[in-house]
Amino acid sequence: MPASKVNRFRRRLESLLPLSMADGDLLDRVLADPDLVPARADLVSRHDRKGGRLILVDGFAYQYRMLTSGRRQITAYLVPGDSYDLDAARENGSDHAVMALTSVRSVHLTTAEVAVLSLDHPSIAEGLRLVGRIEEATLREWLVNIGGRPALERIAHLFCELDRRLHAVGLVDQDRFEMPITQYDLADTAGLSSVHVNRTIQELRRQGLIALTGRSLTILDRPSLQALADFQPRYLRLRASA
Amino acid sequence: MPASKVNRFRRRLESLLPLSMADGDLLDRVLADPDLVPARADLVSRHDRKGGRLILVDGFAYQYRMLTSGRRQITAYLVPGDSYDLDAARENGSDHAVMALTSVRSVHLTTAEVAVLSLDHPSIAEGLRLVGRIEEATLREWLVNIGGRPALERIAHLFCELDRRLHAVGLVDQDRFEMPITQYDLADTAGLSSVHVNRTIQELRRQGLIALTGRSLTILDRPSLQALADFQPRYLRLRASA
DNA sequence: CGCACTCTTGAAAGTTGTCAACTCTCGTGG
DNA sequence: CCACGAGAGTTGACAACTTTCAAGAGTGCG
Repeated sequence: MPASKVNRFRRRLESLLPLSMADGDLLDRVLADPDLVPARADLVSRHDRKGGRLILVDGFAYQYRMLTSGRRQITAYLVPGDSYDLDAARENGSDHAVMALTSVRSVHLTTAEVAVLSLDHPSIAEGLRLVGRIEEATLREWLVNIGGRPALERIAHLFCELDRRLHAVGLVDQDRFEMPITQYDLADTAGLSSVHVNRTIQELRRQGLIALTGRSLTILDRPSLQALADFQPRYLRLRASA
Repeated sequence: MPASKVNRFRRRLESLLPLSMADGDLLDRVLADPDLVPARADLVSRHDRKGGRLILVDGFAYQYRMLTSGRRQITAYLVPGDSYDLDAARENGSDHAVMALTSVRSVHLTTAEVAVLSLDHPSIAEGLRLVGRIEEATLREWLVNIGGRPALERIAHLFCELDRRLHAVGLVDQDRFEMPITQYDLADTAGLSSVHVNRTIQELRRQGLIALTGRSLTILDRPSLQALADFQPRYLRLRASA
């Protein structure tokens, strides 16, 4: 943990609204000592005595739901700087779970801790509400994506979204970012089979839009990829989006 | 407008939390004089100088999004007693629209009016937050439905949800309710073609689960239909659900 | 080195979409 | 009162998309 380590959650909130120095310092303190959680661990039910509220400092996670058919549907990704269920307005019925995709560093908060944070710091409270609204808009966007677009566009849209979200927290370097999401995960995200995801990715490669090797995705032609996906990033409410 | 006409929005909120007599009376007053809007009219952009916030008194509407491909994706239905965007925490980026499915009676409110309502009446504010959380849970449920279930289960799930929601506001009579949603609408809801929706409905009929003639849907075998759809109504947070 | 996981590929089957036509219902106008 | 026309539902044949099954290749870690 280098001293220069940025606080991505603070960075995330500051990309949405201005925070006072005091607010920022507080966030730095809250995130000073995250838990280390291994890949494939259940992030929420594992800590649900604390209410399941968390901030992801490092690593990837996803929110999902198991169907009785055995199918898994991923309903959201959490990337560094994202939070889960911090909007105090929510009373989580826990009809879904959150799992670490990679090993993860995360801060787990109780409902009471979030409440105190919000009461004393209106800007932070406002930021958490904003984050909640963005999550909801993203959920709607995924519904439109899965319901309305064929496989190629669907996967392309997902990559466009990850690109912009990771870019916003400084995790995109030269159109290239680490994406530790397997094709099986992508399949359960997009409502496709993993075989078809594989073929779809190959088609994206063949069209010269992306390069994907191991865990590293490179956007080779962002304009074309975004055009193919009909990607309009407004829903992410980024300040300076490309 | 008979004197016995129930206020379905009040009924909806009271199904979620207790309201004082004063709160209830206020809601009756707010809803006393709804606008009449014809079918196929745009409910939100038409009134968007008022911020697009509304309460549906009578009739059906839907929230949707047009893709550049020309496809329409419906992302939510509004039934009598439902509201749209009343949760004051939201700042609607209006990346979607709301259209009347039938002729509709609706009350349109400004952001300021909602704010006053909420400030003076904490229970109502809490109710609006709850409604917002339920809408979000429903959105997630639709994502799981479309992403994870084949056509037959998908349509069945949609019917199960409509049944319970309409039941909650007193619009189900003897397992039968009016459902003015065309097969074209269902197609754009479920991410299917209208032809396939038609064949799927015929299969549901063949299995003896539903009867659907004109605008009237009868649930012939609710347990089997819910089992087929893997329908778990918890997300709707109904008091007394069957 | 070997196991576990992931990625890739081929062939066949299943699901869903497209196209086109026909029927039905219902409200309007003649 | 009946004809007409628009919107909605239905059907068949075919095409396209996507899944399933099965097997092999690549990769990284203990």
